[in-house]
Amino acid sequence: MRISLNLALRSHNFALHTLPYPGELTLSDQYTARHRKTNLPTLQDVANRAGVSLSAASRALSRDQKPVAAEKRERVLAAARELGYSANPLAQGLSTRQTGLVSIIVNHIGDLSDLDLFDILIGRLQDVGKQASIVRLGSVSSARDFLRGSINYHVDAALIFSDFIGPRQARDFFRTNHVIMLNGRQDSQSLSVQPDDAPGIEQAVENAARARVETATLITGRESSELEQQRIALYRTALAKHGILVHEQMQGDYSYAAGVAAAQKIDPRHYPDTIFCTSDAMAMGVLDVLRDREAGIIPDRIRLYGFDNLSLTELHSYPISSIGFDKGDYVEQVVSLLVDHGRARKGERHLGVPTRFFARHTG
Amino acid sequence: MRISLNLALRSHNFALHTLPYPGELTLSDQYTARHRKTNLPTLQDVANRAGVSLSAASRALSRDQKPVAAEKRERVLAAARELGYSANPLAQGLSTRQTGLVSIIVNHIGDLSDLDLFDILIGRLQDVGKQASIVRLGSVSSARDFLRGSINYHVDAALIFSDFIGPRQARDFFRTNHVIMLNGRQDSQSLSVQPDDAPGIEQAVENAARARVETATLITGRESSELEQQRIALYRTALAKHGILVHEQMQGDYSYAAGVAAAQKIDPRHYPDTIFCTSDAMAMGVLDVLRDREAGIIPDRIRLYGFDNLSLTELHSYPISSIGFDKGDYVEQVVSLLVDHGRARKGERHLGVPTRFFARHTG
DNA sequence: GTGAAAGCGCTAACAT
DNA sequence: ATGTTAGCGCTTTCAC
Repeated sequence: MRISLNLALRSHNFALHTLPYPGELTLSDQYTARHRKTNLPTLQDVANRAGVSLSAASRALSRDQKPVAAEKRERVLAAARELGYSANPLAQGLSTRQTGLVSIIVNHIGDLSDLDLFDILIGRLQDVGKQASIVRLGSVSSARDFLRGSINYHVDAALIFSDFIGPRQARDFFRTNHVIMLNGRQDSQSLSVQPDDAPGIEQAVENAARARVETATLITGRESSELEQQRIALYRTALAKHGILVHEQMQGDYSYAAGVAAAQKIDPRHYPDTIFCTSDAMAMGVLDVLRDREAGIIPDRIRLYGFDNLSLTELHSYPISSIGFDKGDYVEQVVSLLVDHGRARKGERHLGVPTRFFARHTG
Repeated sequence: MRISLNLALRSHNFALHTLPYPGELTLSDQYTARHRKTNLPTLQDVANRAGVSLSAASRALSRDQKPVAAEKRERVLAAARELGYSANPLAQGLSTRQTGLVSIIVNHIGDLSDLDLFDILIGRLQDVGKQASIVRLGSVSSARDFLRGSINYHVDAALIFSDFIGPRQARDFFRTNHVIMLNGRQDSQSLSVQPDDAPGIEQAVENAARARVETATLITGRESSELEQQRIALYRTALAKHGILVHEQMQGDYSYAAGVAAAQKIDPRHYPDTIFCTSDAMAMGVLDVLRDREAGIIPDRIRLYGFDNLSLTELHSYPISSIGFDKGDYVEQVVSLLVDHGRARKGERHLGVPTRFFARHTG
C-alpha cells in the first residue's frame, strides 16, 4: 500500500450517555458460578435459571432462528438478561470456527493514513458484527510464522492492504479462501475490490485540457508495480488524446519527500504547464518546493494534480486538486464481499469502484 | 482523545523475501485429518506422529518449561514442524482465558491520527505476542451491548484511548481489571500512563521568554476536560513566572477548524507576541489564517507554539514548534504495564512520560 | 516424567 | 420442539 498522508478534520460530537451498571447477580446465581475459575455466567447458568436444557438455551439465544417454543425463548432471554450473560466467543468459535474477527493486514500503520476510509470500514465491519484486528506485517519475511499461532490465523476473513502479499500467499497464510485483496494484486480464485482509476484520470486530464495546457510532467510511484504501470498508461493515453505532450516522467515512492526531490529536479527554465502526481503526498512536496521558488506559481503558471483525494488536500496550505473514489462506496463493496457469500459464487469476485476528479485550487 | 492530524512521512523499504510454502502433508497425515471439519493438524496429530501422548505433546510445545524428557520434546517439535502445526488459539483461550488479543478502544479512527505512535504501539504489542483489535466506539451509548458477545469481551487487556470511558466503566465493559487508561481518566484501581505536560510547557514558555516576548494568547481545547484545565494552569504558571502577560484565552476543540476560527477572531490591531495552542492542528489553522493576513508574520511578529508534536509539523508548510513526548518511551510504559504484572502489584499503576519542547520554525 | 481423563463453554447432531 | 450427547482443540490436574 502506498505511503501517504491524512488528516482527520471533521469535528466530532458525541453525547455521553449515562450507562446502567450490570444487573446485580442474585446470591444463588453467584453461588452457581463461584466454583468456576471465572465468575462470568455461562450458558448453563442461564439454562438453569430458565429451567430449560442447555441446548434449548443455546437455540433460544442463537442468531438464526432455531426451533424453540416462544414461551421458552422468552424465559431464556429473560434469564440471560438478568444474569448479564454474554456468550463466550472463544467457545463459540471452537464449535463454529467463526471468531467474528476480521484481520486488516498492512505493512505498517502508516498504511492507515486515509483515516476517513478506515473509519468507515471499521465502523461498517462492526455494524455487521465483525471486529477488526490490525496486523502490522512490518516485513513479510516472518509473516507466516508470525501469523501462525496468533488468532489471526483463525479469522473469518482477511483484508489485505499490504502490497507485499499476493493472493496465493494470502490464502496460504490464513488457511482460508476468505481473503479479500485490496492491494491491487489478485488472481482468479481471490476476492478483491479495486478502484477504477480510468474515469478520474480522464476527468483530471480533461480538466487540464480545458485550460489549454500543452505540456505535462508525470511524477509516479514505483514503476515496478503493475498497478502503477497501468495508471501511467492511463495518464499517457488521456494526455495523448488531448494533445498534451509529456514533458518528463519522474519516479518517486508516493511520499512527500519524493515529491520534494522530484520538484527540485525540475528545471526552472522549462516548467511544464501541468504536473500530475500519482499521490497527494508527492503533490504536496511539489507544491512546497515550487511555492518557494516563486509565489503563486501554482496554479498561475503550473497546474498541479494529486491522487488519492486525501482529507489533507482540504487544508488551506494544500488545496490540491485530486483524483479519488467515494470511500463509502468502496467500503460497501468490501463489506458485500464479506457478507454476501453468494456474490462470489456468482462469479462476482472482483469488484470495482470508480474514481472521479475532485477540483480544488491547484488544477 | 483529541482530534488531530498526522502524516506518515518516513520512507519504508521492505525486502520482499520469497516465502517457502508449507511442507506438504504426507498421505497418512492427511488421512488422519480428513475426517475433521478442518484440515489443519491438531495437537493430537502431532502427538500421534511423535508417538507420544496428547498431554506430552502439549507440554513439549508449551511456552513455559514443563517437565518433558529432552528426547521426547525433540520428537514432538519435529513432528509439529513437519506437519506445519500451529496451536488453535481459540482452544487455548478456552482453557487459559488468554486470547492474545488486546483491544484498542477509540471513539473513532481519527483518534489514531498519530500514526507514528500507533505504529510503534501495535508493533510492540505484536513483539510481545499480542494482537491489536481496534474498537471504534462511535458513541458510547451502545458500547456495552456492543462489546458483549464480541471477542473484545474476552481480551487480555484493553487500552482505552476514547475519552468517553472512565476507569470504572472500562472495568465493567471488559469484565477485567486489565484495563489501561490512556485518556487521562483514572482512579486508584486502574492502570494508566499519562504524559507529563509540565516540562514541555515550561521549556516552550522559556523559549518564548528568551525571545523577550511580553504578551501571549492561549488557544485551548475543551475546558470541560480536567486534563485541559491542568494544562492551562501549567501554561499560566509558566507564563507568569517569566513575566509574560496572558493577553487573551480562547477555546477550541483541538481541530484545525477551531484554530482557523480562533485566529480569525484575533484583532489585527492588537497582536500578541506569541500564541500557544494546546494542539498542533489548531496551530496549523492559526498559521494559515495569519499567513494570509500578512506574509512572514509568523514568526517575525508572532511566535506560534503547538502541542502534540505531530509528524505533520515537519511539513514545509507547517513547521510548527511543538510540545510532545517520546513515542517510544510512551509505548514502553504501556507495554510494561501489559507485560509486567508485578509492577502494578508494587503500586506502580500510574506511569508518566515527560514531554519536551521541539523547536521548529515558528517559535 | 508421563498418560488418562476431566474440563473450558459452546454448537450441532441425534434420538425422542 | 426438546433433551442428551458428542465433539471443537487445548491445558491441567491427578495418579502412577
